[in-house]
Amino acid sequence: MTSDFTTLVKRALKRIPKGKVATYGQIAELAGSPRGARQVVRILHSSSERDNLPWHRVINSQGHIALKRGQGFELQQALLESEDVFVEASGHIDLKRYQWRPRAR
DNA sequence: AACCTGACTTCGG
DNA sequence: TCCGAAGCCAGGT
Repeated sequence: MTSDFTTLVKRALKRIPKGKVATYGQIAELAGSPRGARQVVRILHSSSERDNLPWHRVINSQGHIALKRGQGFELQQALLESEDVFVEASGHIDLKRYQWRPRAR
């Protein structure tokens, strides 16, 4: 079956509900590799458009948008707010309120 | 096959 | 609390 890390990451990403966010590490963990956060980044770069992945719902463990101003930050912020996720001017997002808590299944 | 790189994470000073 | 260094792992060169 298709259970390689990359596939699992894509699946995890697609499970993130609208209006919620997840951290890179969280996605990696769901895909079975707790330390694979960097791979998640790689996958987003290589397949976010092709596979329609909700890349904007992924932020770093600090609860911040990982992109820099002028390099996607504004776009991600806009996409999130269009889903009713409040993003502070600093790029911080309240994880307590918006982090996706997937249920084990 | 070795080496480099990255939208990360964690730990120590 | 802030900053830098080290650890991590898969895909591209």
